[in-house]
Amino acid sequence: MASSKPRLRFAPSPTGFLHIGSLRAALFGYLLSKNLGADFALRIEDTDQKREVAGATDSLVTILKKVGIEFSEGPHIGGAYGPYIQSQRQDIYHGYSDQLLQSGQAYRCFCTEDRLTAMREEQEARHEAPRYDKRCRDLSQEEVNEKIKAGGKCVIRQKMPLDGLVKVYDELRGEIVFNAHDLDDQVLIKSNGIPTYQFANVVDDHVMEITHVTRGDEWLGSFPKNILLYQDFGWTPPKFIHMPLILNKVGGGKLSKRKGDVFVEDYLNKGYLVEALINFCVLLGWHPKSDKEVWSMSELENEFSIDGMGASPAIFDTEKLDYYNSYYLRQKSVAELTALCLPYLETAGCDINDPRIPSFIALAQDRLKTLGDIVEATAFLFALPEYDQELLCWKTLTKEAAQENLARLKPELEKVGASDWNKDTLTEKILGWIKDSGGKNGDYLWPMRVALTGLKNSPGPFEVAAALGREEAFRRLEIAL
RNA sequence: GGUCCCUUCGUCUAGUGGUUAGGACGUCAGGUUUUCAUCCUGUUAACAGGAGUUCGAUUCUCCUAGGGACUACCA
Repeated sequence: MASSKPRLRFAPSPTGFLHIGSLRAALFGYLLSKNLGADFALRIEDTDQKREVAGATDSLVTILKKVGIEFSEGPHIGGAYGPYIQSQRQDIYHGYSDQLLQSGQAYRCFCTEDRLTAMREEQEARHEAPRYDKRCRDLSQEEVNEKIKAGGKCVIRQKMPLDGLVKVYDELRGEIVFNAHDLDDQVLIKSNGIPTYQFANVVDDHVMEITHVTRGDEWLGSFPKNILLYQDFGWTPPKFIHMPLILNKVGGGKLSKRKGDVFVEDYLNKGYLVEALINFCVLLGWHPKSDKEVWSMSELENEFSIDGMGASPAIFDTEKLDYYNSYYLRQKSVAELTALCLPYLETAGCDINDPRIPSFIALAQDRLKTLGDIVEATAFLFALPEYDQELLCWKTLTKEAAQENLARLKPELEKVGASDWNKDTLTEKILGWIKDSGGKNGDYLWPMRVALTGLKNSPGPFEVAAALGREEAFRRLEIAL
């Protein structure tokens, strides 16, 4: 089974939607695996049944696929290192925890939750670091047997060294030194027999022959304990890359639900494009060798490398995401954009069988921030909004003059037949006429545009006229007159 | 409280023992045969503070400050 290939994994908990932070973890793992020519496995860490959400694994796979992150192994496709769901690997963990118990590097702890809670409170009251007091650490085998016989529930704890230094190495930060004295005898196996993340994660990474662990910065504190576990087993640890956290823009702290949208699904639903999300997220903590700012997934697959990764946390500021999104929106063909916009128009109650929709979309294309904006951006095309007559007046133009100008414009528009009713012809004819008659563009074009759109700001009069169609354009002109 | 991590324009970041400290978003201004948007051009703005090492520190070291994470039989 031994592979010479580097191996990476993405190991989420199935607790619901895909968090932006998880997306970035998955993305960096995926891109790094491409860069290293590595296998990339999906592993589901469902060791906390309290937090588990039904169907979360399937939706995780679906959304990751949607954003372009694919795996070479996982619960959905199998692989040589399965099963890929931790709840199906209980035997493996128990084998290893037994080994630790026998070698004396772990011990059974029978302390009740009440005692633990009370102990912690006392420690906090004394401004001490809350830590397990190691009461069960040196129980004799007889004592242990007795307690088990008496029906005592127990957890298995990792035995930390009592003193000395624990040196660990993070690929992004270099060596980090901890005092063994500060390390808690953490729980490896819970009293229900299920391993904690700290144990299952280390065992699986080893058994699955993971060579590079990418995980969030929040694990830095347990890093020495993880390394100690590798040492207890005599295993060579993989390389660790602790990615900096993504922070809230307002109020600070780790990107959290309470402070705004944090799920990939939220952004997709609002009409952010996958391309924009990926491009934006990858630049949070990674920088290419050049100053190129626009990156497609396939370009990233070729260019991404650990050299460009930083260690400082980044604030999640969607202003730049908006920029990327409108940029990618503008790159779409009208047909593509129309297909993307249709669901939004439909839920807004627009007639999606209207044949003019692609031309409506085209008019709105370069003023969209998200796909969801399409509804508002095209509303005036589906139905003429009510507007104040004063709006028809351009600068110093009086109401009467505006009306007169429109009246003079109308016969000129009428000269353009249905077959020539397009933006270019209209532009050419009307602009030519205004010039020949010695008028000013604004005096005619502004009232015309307002008559057609009912809006202070909108696309130009000729493109709107063309998009609306000849009949509707005249209908709106009559209303203005 | 303890441990650990981080610190360059408002934001994401590049960068070097000697640079006009670069790019992008944003801002502001101007232009693009009417408005808005797009587009173009320009503008704005940063090395957290202190000490040390050095001929010279934004860059190396230490301290302080600020921010962040962890401190569960959650991950």
